[in-house]
Amino acid sequence: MSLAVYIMSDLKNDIRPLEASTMTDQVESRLREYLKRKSFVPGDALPKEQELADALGVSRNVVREALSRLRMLGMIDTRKKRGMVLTQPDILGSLERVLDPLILGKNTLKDIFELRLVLEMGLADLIYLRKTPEDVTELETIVAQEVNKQQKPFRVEHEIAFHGKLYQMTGNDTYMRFQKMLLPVFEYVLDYEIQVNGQADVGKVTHQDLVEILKNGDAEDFRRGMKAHLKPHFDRLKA
Amino acid sequence: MSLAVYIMSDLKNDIRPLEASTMTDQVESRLREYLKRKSFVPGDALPKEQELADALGVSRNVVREALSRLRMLGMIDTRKKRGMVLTQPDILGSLERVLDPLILGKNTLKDIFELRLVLEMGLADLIYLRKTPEDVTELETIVAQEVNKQQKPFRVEHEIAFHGKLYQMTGNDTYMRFQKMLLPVFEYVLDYEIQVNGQADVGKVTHQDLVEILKNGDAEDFRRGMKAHLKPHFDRLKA
DNA sequence: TTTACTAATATGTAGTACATAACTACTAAT
DNA sequence: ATTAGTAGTTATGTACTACATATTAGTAAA
Repeated sequence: MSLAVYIMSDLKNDIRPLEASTMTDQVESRLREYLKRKSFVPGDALPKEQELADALGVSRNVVREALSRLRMLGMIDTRKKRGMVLTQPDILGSLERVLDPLILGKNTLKDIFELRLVLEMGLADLIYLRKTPEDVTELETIVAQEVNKQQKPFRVEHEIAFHGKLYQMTGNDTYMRFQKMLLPVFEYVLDYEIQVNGQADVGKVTHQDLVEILKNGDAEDFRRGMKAHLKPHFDRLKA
Repeated sequence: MSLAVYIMSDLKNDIRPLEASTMTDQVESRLREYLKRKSFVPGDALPKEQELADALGVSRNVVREALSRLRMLGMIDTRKKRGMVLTQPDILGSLERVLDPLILGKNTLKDIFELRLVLEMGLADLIYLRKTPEDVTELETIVAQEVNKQQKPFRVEHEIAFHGKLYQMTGNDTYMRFQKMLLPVFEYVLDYEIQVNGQADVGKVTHQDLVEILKNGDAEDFRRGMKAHLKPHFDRLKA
């Protein structure tokens, strides 16, 4: 019996069950293809639901389910009577929906944790390309407020404030939003690790030090500083 | 008249039209909330559509549209008769759907271009944490095949092969897939830039050089090398 | 030209109906 | 005891109909 179970689960990994694509899936794909081929620009009106249904040879129901998906992704916008119009999809909006620590698998969580470290390490070049004196001043203000507030809730708050400002300094909105989305996942993994391994360590290089580097050092110095700042996290990966 | 138009567009920025959330939107949100609160684990069966519809006080149609969205995101899996089961969402699957250079705005494309550069620069630490001699050997093979193939199609192919292998060496699947998804966008922006500014430059540090660094240098050396390798792209950002 | 009213219509939602895949339980056969 | 076959059950997938409502377009009035 246990052998049978083993074979079962083994099979499941080797050949995964083929997903019978439903009409809705196909219609979604067709619509996407159609939008691309017709090279619609944002604002253009799409055919009405019934016309699409007729053209595709399916019920309006199916078309609506497919459209509902595209609408969720922000690819189309529907207003009564006027029809649907193509819009700029919000690429991160869809990510936001699934990036919930509670429903993500352990492996994915770990991957995302690492991904954020990578993003943090790659920050330097963009920052040095675009930082302004005002940015640095603002960072100093943030750091100044950190003193004497090492307790848990404040700690996290300041982490977010400081690193959030760094992302903002890159001048890259997508990057900034992406990083901020990753934060809850990051925290989640961190909390978990702390629970298992004891207290969270802090790198030798502080926020204060990083600001100093920003004022006097170059991009490479900053990256080295960031590496040291994140060292406890990198060390965790080795284990 | 032009004043009216101005006021209009000004208004649109100040107070954006409140999106009348449809039943489907609300149901989607409720379902998501429900899944979280009940802390379902992958494999658990969900109530049947009609039950959900009754409980929510809406038609099965609405429930199905909402479920269709979650299904697209890979959050649930439906099989006839058995009902629906919660599954691990594929966080990148949804991104893949909207990451089409043709429908993304110019700003977003630029953001993604930069994001990829950032990711490439952050590669070093993970690689040095996990690279094996076999990986390096494989990279050498890839580089060896590059000689005398500088024409366009081959060039791109080898870029993908080389950098793809680097991502793989990080041992981070999410990272790898993410990078690969960004590739088409990257290429698109590149092609566009080339069309405007003339030929694409190549950094002084070649793939060959990077492999050498992998063999003899440390993570910092590698990052410096990568920076030099990507220099033309970073220079473009300055302009 | 602007405002007010009217008609037309595409979407949003509800409801019914049914084919089919997939599960269960049972029986028969090896 | 396992496999194979059979029949019954049922939840999903799909189609069709119907209608309320928001929004547009057209028309009349100021």
